[in-house]
Formats: sequence, structure tokens, C-alpha cells
Amino acid sequence: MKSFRLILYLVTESNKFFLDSLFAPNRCYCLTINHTTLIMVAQRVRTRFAPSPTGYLHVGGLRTALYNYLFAKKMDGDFIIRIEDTDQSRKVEDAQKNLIKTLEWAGIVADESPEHGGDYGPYVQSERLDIYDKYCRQLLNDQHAYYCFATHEELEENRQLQIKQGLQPKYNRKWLPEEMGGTMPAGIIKQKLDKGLPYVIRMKVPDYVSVWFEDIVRGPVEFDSATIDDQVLMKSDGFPTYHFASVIDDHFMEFTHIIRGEEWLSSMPKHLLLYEFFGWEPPKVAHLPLLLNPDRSKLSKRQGDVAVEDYIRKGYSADAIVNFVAMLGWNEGEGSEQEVYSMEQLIQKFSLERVGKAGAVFNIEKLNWLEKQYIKNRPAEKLVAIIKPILKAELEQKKSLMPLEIITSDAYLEKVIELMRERVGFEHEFVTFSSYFYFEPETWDEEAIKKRWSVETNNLLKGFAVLLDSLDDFSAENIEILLKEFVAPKGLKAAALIHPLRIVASGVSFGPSLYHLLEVLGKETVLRRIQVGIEKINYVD
RNA sequence: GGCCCCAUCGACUAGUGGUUAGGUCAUCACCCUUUCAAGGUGGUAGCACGGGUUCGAAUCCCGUUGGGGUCACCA
Repeated sequence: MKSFRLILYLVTESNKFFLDSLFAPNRCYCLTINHTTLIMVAQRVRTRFAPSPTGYLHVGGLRTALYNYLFAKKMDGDFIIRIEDTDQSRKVEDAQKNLIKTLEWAGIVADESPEHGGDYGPYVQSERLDIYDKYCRQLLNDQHAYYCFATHEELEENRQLQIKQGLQPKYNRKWLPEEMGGTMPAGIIKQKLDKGLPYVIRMKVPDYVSVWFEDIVRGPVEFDSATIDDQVLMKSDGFPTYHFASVIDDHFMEFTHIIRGEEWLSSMPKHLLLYEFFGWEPPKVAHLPLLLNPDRSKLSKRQGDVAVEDYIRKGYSADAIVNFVAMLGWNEGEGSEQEVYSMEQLIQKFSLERVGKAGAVFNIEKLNWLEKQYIKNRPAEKLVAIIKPILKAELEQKKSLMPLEIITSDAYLEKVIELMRERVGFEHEFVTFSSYFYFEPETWDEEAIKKRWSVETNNLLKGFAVLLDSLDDFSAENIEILLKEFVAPKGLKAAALIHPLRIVASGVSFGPSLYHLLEVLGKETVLRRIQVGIEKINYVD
């Protein structure tokens, strides 16, 4: 029972730390002030991420999961994954596995989930059908729900008619029984039931009551029940709808906080009504602002990648994505100018109170910048471990003229990393963007040749190659001295040789310091490339 | 359309009655420099609008406008 903190948090945010330090975590606390005793019951925070297994993990879903996770961990509570597979027709094979795998990739590991189990299972809704059935029956008994035999066609017809009449499309309550205030005689319902005709079960939304609740991020929100439809609770295939299943599960899995996207805000009153029917205490809720396309519509395919898997494939790291997505709608607040946060720091600093209300545009440029920050600061060993498999895969496709044991060594890769870490945007670019560290150039930047070559260039290279060959210590410093001494008596600038050297050595006109580049490549490779370059580059004035 | 939510630079945001409206990304200029980056310095750029309340409003209230979400036997 660790979440003593939760209750204090809810009761008195400002006194939290004061009270926190007064009591050791336990189940029950008594506080007596002026003969008045305040009793607090500890309750461990439990949050959930409840995706449906219909495919990939959406970045919005990742953020929702992350906020649930951060909040739970911050409060010393548990984060749970539940799979909402009540629509069997949309179920996608392996989606559940991928969802959980992708979350774990991001560092979001559930305390309870279908894969890892827990005390509140099963964690897949299709395995909880008997529970929904039982509680649906209870609602039926209590006259909070009723059978409805309307067909899809009938419903659609009714809808069209209402639209034509300028009314709001809403279920017409044709099957609401007489004893519940409707017009359908019990006999007819029984008749249909006996015949075994397909039906759904609808909840009866009370007329003209006001449903009010306090949203943690939005404050008070109010709905009029007259605008709420008699929601289907059980579908004709015997599966519950989302609304019903999630309320039942949220209750029995004892979640203390529901943190989800704003798209759920308008179904909140239905859920609240269900809690009321059952006499259960609803959890606290927080509706997160939506993630937006650049045109400010709800983030969607069509306008770029939305699957976390897409970003993984492109080479974004978990650190950067988590960091980025966390900042979309949350910030530490006044006084902080921190941009880069580790998961630990996020857990430490996160709070639902500081989640914003307005939607946030998913801005890829900031993500790119963050990714670079991480690459700049990631320890070389870590990068080596990431790059090596990429290089090895590449080496299976392409032959290298350089000694394999050297270019695949940690020492060599670390040198490449130090030269390139401020020049790459993704980890894989240490290989793909810097292939000249491992493979011979096959093309030589034409624009650059035009700009940097003169009639003398090839001879200069040839002459310098001889000097390089005689250099025993092939270090950047020595190469620099040698080059300057070579060029000075000729009345040339160092640049006259530097640029051509870079081009023959790498094929491109940009990259790290030339001297360091040559040092890392090594004498043998450099001499070979000068030779090949001279042969291949035909300068025409 | 009904209902609900939202509104500070192009983007992410700080700001909770008194600030020259701050930071980050992007962008521009300059510096550094063998290239490309990185880094440094500086700049452009914002409180949607209209009414109140108040000595004083980005901040509180009302309205308008704009945007979004939602109105399924999908979640």
C-alpha cells in the first residue's frame, strides 16, 4: 500500500510534502487536529492504457500510454495494459503483441498486461464475456437497460427521417418496454426473445438529468442527458460495446484514474450514468488534448506518419520520441527551460495538473532536433552497439576494400562516431550517411569537382600522395603539417588541396575535419583513393 | 446541425491582475571555419475580435469569430 500519496495529493496538493513526511506509508492514517480526526485510507494509484488490437500503435496512443505510465510511476502506483477487442471484425493478428512490444521499446513497461499477467485478469476483454453478461443482466433486472430488436435498416430509416425533419438523429426508443415508460408491450418482447431473434441491449438514459463531472485537465464539464442516446451495451453477437466493457473493467480492475484522449470526453456522461446505475464510485478522469496535423485536424494518416513503428523504422530513438511526445501537451511550468528529459526525469516531474487543454501539432522538426541532441550526448559505446549490426548487414550486401577486422572494431567505430556525431540526424547515418568510412566512393560530387578542380589538381594530389606514403605516423597533426609545408612553397592556399583531397577520399564535399578524416581512414585507404580518384576524375577546363 | 472542448510568435509553450510578454524548434543575419555540421551573438515574429469588471487585463466575466472532438451493434 504505497499510494498513500495519492489521497494526500487529491486532498491537499499544497500540504502533500508536509504530510508525506509525517507518515510512513500504511493502510490507514488518523490525523487529529483540535479534537477533529481526519481519517485517510490509502489507495494505490492504478492507471491503464486500453488500446484495441486493430493494428499499429498511434503516436497519440503512445502519448496517452506515456502519460498514464508517468502518472502511475510518479505516484508509486501501477500501470496496466488492457486489450479492448470487443469488435471481433476489426481484430488484427499480432496487433496485441506489437502494441505491447512497441510500448516496451519506448520504455513503457506495464505492471499488469495480457502478456505478463496480474491479479486483475484476464486483461483481454474477449476473455471477460461472462462478467459483462452478468452485469448486463443486472441492469436489465433493475430496468436500466432493455432489449432492442431494431434492425440496421430500421435504424437507418429512422435516422434519415429525423434528419429530413431537421431533428437530431437519435434512437426512437421503439423497443423501450411499457413498464420502463416506453410503448413496447412486454408480451411482444418475450415473443421475439422466445423466437431467438437477434437483439441488442440498450441502456436507458434518464430524461432530463444533468450529468456533471470534474475533469482533472479541463475542470467542471456538464452534459444534459436529453442529448445522450440510449447507447447499445451489448451487441447482437453477444459482445459488449466499448462503453459498457470499459466501465465494467475499469471498476473491477480498480483503476483510480482514467487518462485518455479528448475524443472520449463526450462519452463520459454515458459512462458516468453506468457507474450510477451500479452504485459504483467512478474513477477520476483526465481527458488529454489531441495531437494534431499541421492543418490542426486530428492527427491522421494521409498527412504523414502516425504509427510509432514508422518512426522506429526511420531511425528515431525511443528517448527522443518519448521526450518529444511528452512535451506535446505537458510542461514543467514556470522557471524551467529544460528541453531534454530522460524517462526518470519525466516520472519525477510529471503532473496531470500541468497538462494543457489545447491540441498540439506534431512538429517533426523539433523531433529531429531532439534526436540530434540525443545522438550528441549518447555514450560512444552505446552508439557502437547500435551501429555495428547495421554495418554488418551492410557489409553482407557490399564489399569493402578496407580490412574488415579494423572497420568493424569498437575502436574504429568510436573514432567514426566522434567525427560524425554532430553531423548525423539518425544513428543509422553513422553507416548510411558516412559510408566512405567503410566503402570506396563510387561517385565523386560533380558540382564540387567543378568548383574545386584546376588543371594542376591531379598533379598536386599525385605529389602529395608520395609525401603521405613516406609518413610514418599517419596522424591528423602530421598530415596537416605535411600539407601546409607541401602547399606553401607553391604559393597555393591549403584549400587548393584540402577540398580535392576530401573529394577523392570521401566522394563528397562535406564532412568532418579533413585531417581527422584521413587519419581515421588510414594511409593505405587514403593512398588508394587518391590513386583511384585521379584516374576517375577527368578534369576539363 | 445539436452537444462538448479549445484559443499567446509559423510550431511547442511560460505566463493565473501591474512583465520592455520569456524560452525552445524553425527561420534570417553575423561570428567561428578547409567543407558540412556543431557552437556563439543578434534579429524577424505572438496575446483572434468586441464588450464589460478593475486605477490597471494575455490573465477574470459575457458575447462573437475561428478551430477541434463527438453524435454507430468502432474503439
